[in-house]
Amino acid sequence: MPARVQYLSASLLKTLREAPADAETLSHRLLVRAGYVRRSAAGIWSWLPLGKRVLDNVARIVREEMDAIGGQEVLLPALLPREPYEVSGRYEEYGDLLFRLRDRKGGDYLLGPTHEEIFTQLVRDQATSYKDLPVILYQIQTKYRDEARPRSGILRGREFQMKDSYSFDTDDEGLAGAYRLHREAYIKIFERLGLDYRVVSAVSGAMGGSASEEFLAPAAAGEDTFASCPACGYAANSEAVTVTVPAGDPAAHPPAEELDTPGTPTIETLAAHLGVPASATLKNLLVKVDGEITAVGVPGDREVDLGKLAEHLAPAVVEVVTADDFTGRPDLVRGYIGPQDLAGKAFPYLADPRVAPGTAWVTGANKADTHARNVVCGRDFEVDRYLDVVEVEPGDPCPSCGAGLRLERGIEIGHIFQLGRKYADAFSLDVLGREGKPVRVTMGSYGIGVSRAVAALAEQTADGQGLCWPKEVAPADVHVVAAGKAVQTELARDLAERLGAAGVRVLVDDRAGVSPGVKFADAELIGVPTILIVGRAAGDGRVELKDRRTGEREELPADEAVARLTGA
RNA sequence: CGGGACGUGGCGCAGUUUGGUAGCGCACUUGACUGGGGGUCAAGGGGUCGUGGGUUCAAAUCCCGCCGUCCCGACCA
Repeated sequence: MPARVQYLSASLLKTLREAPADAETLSHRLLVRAGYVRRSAAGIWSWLPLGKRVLDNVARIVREEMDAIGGQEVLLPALLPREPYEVSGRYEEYGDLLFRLRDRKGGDYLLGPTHEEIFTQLVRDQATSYKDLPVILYQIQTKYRDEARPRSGILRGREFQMKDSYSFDTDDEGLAGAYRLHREAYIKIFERLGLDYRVVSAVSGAMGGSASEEFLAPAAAGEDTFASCPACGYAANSEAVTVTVPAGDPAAHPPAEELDTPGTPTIETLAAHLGVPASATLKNLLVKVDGEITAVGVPGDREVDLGKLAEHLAPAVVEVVTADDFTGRPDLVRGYIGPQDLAGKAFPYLADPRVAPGTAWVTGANKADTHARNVVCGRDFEVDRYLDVVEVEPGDPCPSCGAGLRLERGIEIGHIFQLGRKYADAFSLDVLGREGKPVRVTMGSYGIGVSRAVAALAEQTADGQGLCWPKEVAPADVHVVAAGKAVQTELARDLAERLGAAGVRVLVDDRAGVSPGVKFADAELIGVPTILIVGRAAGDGRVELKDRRTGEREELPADEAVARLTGA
């Protein structure tokens, strides 16, 4: 346990007037300037005394709430053998994201990016009967990911602190229960941390499994975009927003007709030529899926997200077509491609859900300088497969109530997953069931970015003066400032000791020869919730209390200040 | 991985165009003064100019290679 009273005159702390030139995000600048962290290498950070305290406070809260749902804390190695990740396929899948290393005998090792494999093995070795389950295991540990681009200070590091937990159950209800427990625990944790956060639906991605939600802390520096509905409360990661468009009546539209549209190979030129909005046109992007020319139809005002497309079609390889692909294909008229009535079908047709049956479009007529209008989905062309491949935009309809969605940026501070049996299958994780037969175990995995939460808090709570920590995570409860004179320093130290003895965590700025202005500015930069100033009224035994957040200050007798701060 | 920028004391920067004694502010040390909002004066300490090679009488400066760092994008429980 750290000393209750920390004397600045005797500590390593050094604040910087200027932030490093390469620090751009708010939390990065302030945490460095206030002396909480220091960069060692790209995405690799040292935690200095103040930062370590905040990090520990976050970890403590996480630990308490994990224990409260019956989680059992363990600590697995961060240095891991290759073999388990070979079994799960992630040794390949993770690619360059893995820190790989070799021991003196030439054996392959890696630094753990996440621990599903190791926990699965652990439970396989330890649990033999259904009576051993359910179980929730967790650890707070350093993780390693060789990010292509570490950035934003400790928001995205290559080495970072994470709480990861794993649930093991014999049936789906059990898994749902463990998931619910985690969800509730996470809500308590983020409430206690004093973070503003949202729970949003997420895509499962490479983790596999079904249900998955993210906890996002809204912040300008956030790297995730999420959509929320002001009307019904729906919220989802922008990648997970689904689009539903009601089918219309194909017969309600006049027959399709061709239009002479010279020199209009792009949506812009076409929309301008016809005087229709881009959203009324149907854009048909050609890609190669495993080498086969495939068209993707989206409204003309939308962009196809190739990454999303590739994700949907994985493991197929998706490539953009090049000029060469058009040679020998007179049926593919560049700039005038349409999905309708292609004898023998020139290509498979994928489309965004907005291209719903019964909707009418202006689109290419598969002839140079010619488009067609009133081309109706389900009448004039068919969609082979619907995929959500366009970026969500503000105002898009909420999938649950239809109102316009809002888009915001957020920092991913937690993610909960119902993994199901992916890893249990890979490792043959069974326990004996009631009937004496093996039952395959089902798993969940749940993460909280502990060090990232520190940055998210800094990001959300800082103001023009500096950091401004919520009570439970602050590196101290009270920051005592001795304005300078010997009597003031003496009284400040005395008060700090009295507070410390009563269990209050105190930082006391008793540095000699430092002007009051510097001390005030440092106190605000460091961001402890309450500042106790021992200044010009010290001779009369009076001090000032200042609230860091509101800036409100009050002069009162020193004894009264101590009584108030100790709750006596 | 693609695009861009940068590397000069702990931090922020100038000097590079046009090669010629490495500078400024902050921070640091000592002394005096000052003492409620990032003080004053005086005297100091600290830098293989990222790194390796080349050109040259002479390289922070010019040329080539490498390393590192940051930003945008791609990527990403």
